Amino acid sequence: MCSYILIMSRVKIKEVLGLAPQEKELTVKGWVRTFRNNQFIALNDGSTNNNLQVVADFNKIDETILKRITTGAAISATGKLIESQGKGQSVELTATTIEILGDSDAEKYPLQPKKHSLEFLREIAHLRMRTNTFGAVFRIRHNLAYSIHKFFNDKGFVYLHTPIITASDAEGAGETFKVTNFDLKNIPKTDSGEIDFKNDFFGRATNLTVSGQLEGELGAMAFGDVYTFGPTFRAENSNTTRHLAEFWMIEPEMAFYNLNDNADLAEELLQYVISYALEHNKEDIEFLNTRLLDEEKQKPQNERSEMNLIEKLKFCTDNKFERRTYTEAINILKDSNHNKKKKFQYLINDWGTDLQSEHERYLVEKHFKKPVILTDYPKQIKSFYMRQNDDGKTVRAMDILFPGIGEIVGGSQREERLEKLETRMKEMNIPADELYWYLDTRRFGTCEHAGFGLGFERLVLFVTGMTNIRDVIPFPRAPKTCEF
RNA sequence: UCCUUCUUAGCUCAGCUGGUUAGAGCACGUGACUGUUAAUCACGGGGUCCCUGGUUCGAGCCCAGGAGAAGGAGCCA
Repeated sequence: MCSYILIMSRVKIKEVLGLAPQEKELTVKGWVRTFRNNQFIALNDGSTNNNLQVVADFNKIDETILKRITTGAAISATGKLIESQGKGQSVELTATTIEILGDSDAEKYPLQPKKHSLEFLREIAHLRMRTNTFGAVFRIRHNLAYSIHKFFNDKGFVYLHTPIITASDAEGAGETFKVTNFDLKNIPKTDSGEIDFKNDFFGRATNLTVSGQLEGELGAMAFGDVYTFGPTFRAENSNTTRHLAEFWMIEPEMAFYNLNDNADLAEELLQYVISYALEHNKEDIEFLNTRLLDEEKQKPQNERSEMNLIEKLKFCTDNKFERRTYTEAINILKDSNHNKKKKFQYLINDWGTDLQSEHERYLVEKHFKKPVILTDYPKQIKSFYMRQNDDGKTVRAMDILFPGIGEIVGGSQREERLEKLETRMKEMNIPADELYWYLDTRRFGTCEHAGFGLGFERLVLFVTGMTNIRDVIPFPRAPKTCEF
């Protein structure tokens, strides 16, 4: 009974804005964005980026209440929804009662009714979600996460929870954060002076996961199609706009898939989730689109982008991604005028070296002007588990490169042949005995399979048009950054 | 970790060749106005010029070291 009254007593602003003017009184609750002219409250409750205009009659409402309607204050307003008597909105709420739920000292509240820099808002990440920009970003982030689960669920994938704490650092995907419950001031040592992990919580050295892939492969060998979607940790000292120490990653792993099937799935997934956001976050994306256009006006003509955010997203969902091999990419780059005029900082000379980000950007942003899937990289620059091609030089790897983001997906067809895998592990000094459980999949019912990792924040970057990855995760973790 | 740039009011920034009491817009406070759209108008308060040391008669400005931030590079998702 109680919850019924609660539902009746408060309507979310997203819903109110869709209602027709009516006699019945409504109650809304939210936070004050601005209070103009001692009578117009722009009220936001987070359900939508749009504010509801609450009109307070300053002749009828107590002056002590009016004084407390400040930017950031939480209020409850009750009154009739009427056709707006001013321009700028279709309906407004004429408040008969206004209750202050939580005061906000205007002199101390950092958010002002004005434009703030993203750098400043990053410093107050606990409050920045109350702004239009971050409200839009995090509602989009939510729908992207939801649509990823929906995509895989509809296809019959099993959502597998791979461990956060692992004992293997075998993949070599990066520096790890150590996990221990040792007293750091008094770490037990063995007779030979080494750290005595036998006495640690797990009885061995452990760290936070850098990837759920190896465990994902075990699941694929049971369920056929699985995916993970969880946090990942890398202790790299990376200070860039596209790296985090804690980030979320989606890692599907499919039995009986070859590399082409893998690329098909990745492309379908990306197009699906972008379309989903375009449909379900229409207003938020339009807001960010306008924001970016305003920002572009500050730039000189030649630095402005050819497509706006919405055009870029639609272009991505409506066109097939370009698929090329690493070797073809090298040839394109080698023959490019850019290379001949020596405009690359790193000139393209030999086959076999990894592409620099300037090369990837050239391919995606200048040459093809669309997402590019590069496959069949030299084996010496890729991981041990990737399937070796018959040429003896390349592996069945794939990277998906996005404009402005770079590598958004990295994946491969996995080496399913035990002997080939063991040989490669020996060459790359990967301890096979520690990974006996991984190799067991090749011993018992091995089969062709493939998978990839999709960086969730990089996807959110692309869809929101933001440029710094620290602005698309609520509370970013990066070197020297662990506030909140 | 490397390279470049930056750090002045709550925020965004200006500050001349090193020269007296460091400025603007916005925000905030007070008052006026009352159908506003980041309301408007008037008045007002507000400074560890990032820190430490040095050069100088004199440093926000020059020099050295340090801290933090932004962008780029590497590592990668």
